[in-house]
Amino acid sequence: MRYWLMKTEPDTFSFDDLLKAKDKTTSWEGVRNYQARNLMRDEMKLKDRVLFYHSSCDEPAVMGTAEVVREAHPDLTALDPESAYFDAKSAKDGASRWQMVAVKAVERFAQPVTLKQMRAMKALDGMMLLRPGSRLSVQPVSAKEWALIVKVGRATKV
DNA sequence: GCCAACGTTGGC
DNA sequence: GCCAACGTTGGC
Repeated sequence: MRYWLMKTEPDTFSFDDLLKAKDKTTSWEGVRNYQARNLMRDEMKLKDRVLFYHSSCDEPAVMGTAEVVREAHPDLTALDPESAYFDAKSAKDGASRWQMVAVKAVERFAQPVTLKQMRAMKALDGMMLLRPGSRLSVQPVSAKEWALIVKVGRATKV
Protein backbone atom coordinates (compact mmCIF):
# COMPACT_ATOMS: atom_id res chain seq x y z
CA MET A 1 0.00 0.00 0.00
CA ARG A 2 1.26 3.44 -0.87
CA TYR A 3 0.68 6.89 0.54
CA TRP A 4 -0.19 10.13 -1.22
CA LEU A 5 -0.99 13.75 -0.63
CA MET A 6 -3.72 15.43 -2.62
CA LYS A 7 -4.27 19.17 -2.70
CA THR A 8 -7.55 20.96 -2.90
CA GLU A 9 -8.62 24.51 -2.35
CA PRO A 10 -11.20 24.41 0.44
CA ASP A 11 -13.27 27.07 -1.34
CA THR A 12 -13.68 24.59 -4.16
CA PHE A 13 -13.84 21.30 -2.26
CA SER A 14 -12.98 20.93 1.41
CA PHE A 15 -12.57 17.96 3.72
CA ASP A 16 -15.95 18.85 5.22
CA ASP A 17 -17.43 18.64 1.75
CA LEU A 18 -15.99 15.16 1.46
CA LEU A 19 -17.48 14.13 4.81
CA LYS A 20 -20.86 15.44 3.68
CA ALA A 21 -20.68 13.74 0.28
CA LYS A 22 -22.59 10.55 -0.50
CA ASP A 23 -20.62 7.63 0.99
CA LYS A 24 -18.04 10.25 2.00
CA THR A 25 -16.67 9.69 -1.47
CA THR A 26 -15.80 11.98 -4.34
CA SER A 27 -14.31 11.75 -7.81
CA TRP A 28 -11.09 13.70 -7.92
CA GLU A 29 -11.98 15.58 -11.06
CA GLY A 30 -10.16 18.51 -12.57
CA VAL A 31 -6.53 17.45 -12.40
CA ARG A 32 -4.98 19.04 -15.49
CA ASN A 33 -1.32 18.31 -15.03
CA TYR A 34 0.36 15.39 -16.75
CA GLN A 35 2.63 14.41 -13.92
CA ALA A 36 -0.26 14.31 -11.46
CA ARG A 37 -2.40 12.43 -13.96
CA ASN A 38 0.30 9.86 -14.54
CA LEU A 39 0.64 9.22 -10.83
CA MET A 40 -3.11 8.65 -10.54
CA ARG A 41 -3.23 6.55 -13.69
CA ASP A 42 -0.14 4.43 -13.16
CA GLU A 43 0.55 4.33 -9.46
CA MET A 44 -2.55 4.87 -7.34
CA LYS A 45 -4.17 1.62 -6.30
CA LEU A 46 -7.26 0.64 -4.35
CA LYS A 47 -6.78 1.17 -0.61
CA ASP A 48 -3.85 3.49 -1.02
CA ARG A 49 -4.04 6.18 1.63
CA VAL A 50 -4.26 9.90 1.01
CA LEU A 51 -3.41 12.97 3.07
CA PHE A 52 -6.14 15.48 2.30
CA TYR A 53 -4.47 18.89 2.04
CA HIS A 54 -6.03 22.34 1.92
CA SER A 55 -4.05 24.80 -0.21
CA SER A 56 -4.40 28.46 -1.14
CA CYS A 57 -6.23 29.38 2.04
CA ASP A 58 -5.65 31.11 5.37
CA GLU A 59 -4.07 28.10 7.02
CA PRO A 60 -2.76 25.53 4.56
CA ALA A 61 -2.95 22.15 6.32
CA VAL A 62 -3.56 18.44 6.12
CA MET A 63 -7.12 18.02 7.35
CA GLY A 64 -7.38 14.27 7.55
CA THR A 65 -7.02 11.09 5.56
CA ALA A 66 -8.85 9.34 2.77
CA GLU A 67 -8.45 6.13 0.80
CA VAL A 68 -8.61 5.29 -2.86
CA VAL A 69 -11.90 3.50 -3.52
CA ARG A 70 -11.76 3.55 -7.31
CA GLU A 71 -8.70 3.48 -9.52
CA ALA A 72 -8.09 5.78 -12.47
CA HIS A 73 -10.80 6.24 -15.07
CA PRO A 74 -11.54 9.00 -17.57
CA ASP A 75 -12.36 12.45 -16.22
CA LEU A 76 -15.27 13.36 -18.45
CA THR A 77 -15.53 16.90 -17.16
CA ALA A 78 -12.82 17.60 -19.75
CA LEU A 79 -15.44 17.05 -22.46
CA ASP A 80 -18.15 19.18 -20.88
CA PRO A 81 -18.14 22.76 -22.21
CA GLU A 82 -20.12 23.80 -19.14
CA SER A 83 -17.49 22.49 -16.76
CA ALA A 84 -14.80 24.65 -15.21
CA TYR A 85 -12.46 21.78 -16.11
CA PHE A 86 -13.35 21.71 -19.80
CA ASP A 87 -10.34 20.92 -22.00
CA ALA A 88 -10.58 21.94 -25.65
CA LYS A 89 -7.92 19.48 -26.77
CA SER A 90 -9.70 16.54 -25.20
CA ALA A 91 -12.95 17.72 -26.76
CA LYS A 92 -11.30 17.89 -30.16
CA ASP A 93 -10.03 14.32 -29.78
CA GLY A 94 -13.48 13.23 -28.63
CA ALA A 95 -11.87 11.51 -25.66
CA SER A 96 -10.67 12.84 -22.34
CA ARG A 97 -6.94 12.78 -21.94
CA TRP A 98 -7.45 13.26 -18.20
CA GLN A 99 -8.07 10.70 -15.52
CA MET A 100 -9.37 10.74 -11.99
CA VAL A 101 -9.60 8.42 -9.03
CA ALA A 102 -12.31 8.31 -6.37
CA VAL A 103 -11.43 8.80 -2.73
CA LYS A 104 -13.37 8.19 0.47
CA ALA A 105 -12.84 9.97 3.78
CA VAL A 106 -11.26 7.79 6.44
CA GLU A 107 -10.36 10.02 9.35
CA ARG A 108 -10.76 13.64 10.27
CA PHE A 109 -7.77 14.76 12.30
CA ALA A 110 -8.36 15.93 15.85
CA GLN A 111 -6.47 19.00 14.67
CA PRO A 112 -5.30 19.91 11.18
CA VAL A 113 -1.56 19.55 10.67
CA THR A 114 -0.58 22.94 9.33
CA LEU A 115 2.04 23.67 6.75
CA LYS A 116 3.80 25.73 9.41
CA GLN A 117 3.94 22.75 11.76
CA MET A 118 5.23 20.49 9.03
CA ARG A 119 7.96 22.96 8.15
CA ALA A 120 9.01 22.94 11.78
CA MET A 121 9.33 19.15 11.88
CA LYS A 122 12.91 18.18 11.28
CA ALA A 123 11.92 14.66 10.29
CA LEU A 124 9.95 16.04 7.34
CA ASP A 125 12.98 17.67 5.74
CA GLY A 126 12.90 16.81 2.07
CA MET A 127 9.18 16.10 1.91
CA MET A 128 7.94 17.03 -1.53
CA LEU A 129 5.26 19.38 -0.23
CA LEU A 130 7.87 21.42 1.62
CA ARG A 131 10.22 21.84 -1.29
CA PRO A 132 10.26 25.33 -2.82
CA GLY A 133 8.05 25.67 -5.83
CA SER A 134 6.47 22.28 -5.32
CA ARG A 135 3.14 22.63 -7.05
CA LEU A 136 2.22 19.07 -7.88
CA SER A 137 -1.36 18.47 -6.75
CA VAL A 138 -0.92 14.72 -6.35
CA GLN A 139 2.28 13.77 -4.55
CA PRO A 140 3.78 10.58 -3.20
CA VAL A 141 4.34 10.51 0.56
CA SER A 142 6.75 8.14 2.30
CA ALA A 143 5.57 5.73 5.00
CA LYS A 144 7.64 7.66 7.50
CA GLU A 145 6.15 11.02 6.53
CA TRP A 146 2.69 9.51 6.64
CA ALA A 147 3.17 8.07 10.12
CA LEU A 148 4.49 11.33 11.53
CA ILE A 149 1.77 13.51 10.10
CA VAL A 150 -1.02 11.16 11.15
CA LYS A 151 0.45 10.99 14.64
CA VAL A 152 0.45 14.75 14.99
CA GLY A 153 -3.02 15.01 13.51
CA ARG A 154 -4.44 12.51 15.99
CA ALA A 155 -2.86 14.12 19.02
CA THR A 156 -5.27 16.24 20.97
CA LYS A 157 -2.43 18.48 22.06
CA VAL A 158 0.60 19.72 20.18
C1' DG B 1 14.15 20.45 -30.51
C1' DC B 2 15.11 24.99 -28.50
C1' DC B 3 13.61 28.64 -25.84
C1' DA B 4 11.05 32.96 -24.91
C1' DA B 5 6.61 34.27 -23.62
C1' DC B 6 2.85 33.39 -21.17
C1' DG B 7 -0.30 31.25 -17.68
C1' DT B 8 -0.93 28.98 -13.22
C1' DT B 9 0.02 27.68 -8.55
C1' DG B 10 0.24 28.71 -3.98
C1' DG B 11 2.68 30.67 0.06
C1' DC B 12 3.27 34.91 2.06
C1' DG C 1 -1.89 41.54 -4.36
C1' DC C 2 2.85 40.09 -5.09
C1' DC C 3 6.07 37.16 -6.93
C1' DA C 4 8.97 32.95 -7.50
C1' DA C 5 8.78 28.58 -9.46
C1' DC C 6 7.21 25.75 -12.66
C1' DG C 7 4.49 23.92 -16.80
C1' DT C 8 2.80 24.70 -21.40
C1' DT C 9 2.65 26.82 -25.84
C1' DG C 10 4.14 28.12 -30.19
C1' DG C 11 7.40 30.31 -33.44
C1' DC C 12 11.48 29.29 -35.57
